[in-house]
Amino acid sequence: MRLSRYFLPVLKETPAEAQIVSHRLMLRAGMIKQASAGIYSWLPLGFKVLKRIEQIVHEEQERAGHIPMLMPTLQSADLWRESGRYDDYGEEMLRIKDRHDRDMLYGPTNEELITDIFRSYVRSYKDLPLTLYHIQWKFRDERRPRFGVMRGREFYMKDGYNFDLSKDDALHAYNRHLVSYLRSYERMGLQAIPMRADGGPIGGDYTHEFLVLAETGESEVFYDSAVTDLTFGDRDIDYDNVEQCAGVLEEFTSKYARTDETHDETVWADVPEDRQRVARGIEVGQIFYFGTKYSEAMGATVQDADGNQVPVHMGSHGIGVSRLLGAIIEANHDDNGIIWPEGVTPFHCGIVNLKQGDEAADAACEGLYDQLTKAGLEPLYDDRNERAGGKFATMDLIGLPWRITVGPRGLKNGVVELTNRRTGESEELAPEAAVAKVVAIYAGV
RNA sequence: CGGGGCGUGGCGCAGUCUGGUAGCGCACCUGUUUUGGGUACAGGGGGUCGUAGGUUCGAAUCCUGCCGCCCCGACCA
Repeated sequence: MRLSRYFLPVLKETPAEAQIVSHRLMLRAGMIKQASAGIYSWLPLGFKVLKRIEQIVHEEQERAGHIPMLMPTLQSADLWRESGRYDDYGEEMLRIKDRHDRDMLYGPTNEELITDIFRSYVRSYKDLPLTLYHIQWKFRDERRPRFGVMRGREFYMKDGYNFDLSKDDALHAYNRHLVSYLRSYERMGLQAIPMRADGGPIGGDYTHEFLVLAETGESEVFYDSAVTDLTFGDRDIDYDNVEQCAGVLEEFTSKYARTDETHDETVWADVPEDRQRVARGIEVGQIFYFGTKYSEAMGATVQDADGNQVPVHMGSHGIGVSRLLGAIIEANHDDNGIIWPEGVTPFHCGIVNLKQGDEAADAACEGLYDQLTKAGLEPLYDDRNERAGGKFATMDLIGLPWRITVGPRGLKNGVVELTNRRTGESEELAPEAAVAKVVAIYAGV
């Protein structure tokens, strides 16, 4: 993309409404615009990152054998009356009437819809196990939305639902989700720690939430420092292997890691003192096993091998896709702006032309743009007739992990400059060598 | 929902207390200049001062209602 043709309304000054760094940077970098309290338009740059995150989630869910679909945002109240949650959910649920005065709602979650789909078609244990998921906009009418996309009213979320014949099978699904979530977060450049959680309004005995450590996190967290040493790396995971998935869960959840909601001082005291850590965290996902709560209430049963009608065991599993943008920025920024992890960056590499109109500089930039594009990458070429300082400031603000700087002075010696946004380290390279290096970096992402 | 605050060109703010017909910085447009980390100068465009009503010769300014947004708390992905 050429910046002169793109739509990137960056702000030099921070709008007064933004308090936390991710919100400020998203506004300044021209990623979002508030439409009303807790509701945002996603401008091109923000939309691009949102889609990258969504894509990672899709890939990892499908790798785990979970099946994508799409359910509507607006739902009929009838199903929610059946489960009992129409009355239980409270003011957070946005209730709407249609022209026929029928009660509708903007879905805050989808257990009722998915259970209705399941019971409409599935009759036999032979159709199990089954895990369906979708990524869709949700709405929770927060009393006080804040922190930009981290606590909006409208938010984009992946929610998945497993249907299994037995509790053991459902727990395998639970473990599978934990593994796929760990993989997803790691690809986004985040370390998200699974922590024992409360069931909340969705309910459930087995539940973990995934927290990203950040000073601005909404929850206080207590953990054994050993958990932050765990990485997922290049593990070869067989999602059908029950023992292997259970082993990962054991490995990642056996050490103490809890939010203030479930914190237990007596257990905490057993953690070696030099490994006790108290910090803040941002919740970016949660997994639940809740057994037959919805299947019994809504008659989602299958016939088992013995001919009995049995309610299916279910779980639901969510990743806050839009919230992740905020979490990633909270964990990856400096005074100059955002620093995108390579896995989610909106553009792979920036190209800064220091002297637009200079024949050699223009030609070199076009060459770089061409080569990077042909290598399957998306460069962002700042071809505006701006001063160098302004171009650098924009690049730093929007946070592309790599930048190639091209100017007449360097070109006289046959070099351009490749700069790492995170470390600030630069090296002078021949243009082809700079391209080769960037291509190699992304080949490993 | 309790408590607090704010609505003035696109953004950040001053002006409100003490009423006299709207100003500054950034951004934007034009020209000159400059060009390796947000050049300098000159000229220019853009605002029913959130909204409705009231008081007054006169309201951004005083009074009342309403709307919107932000912060703290409680609550939550």
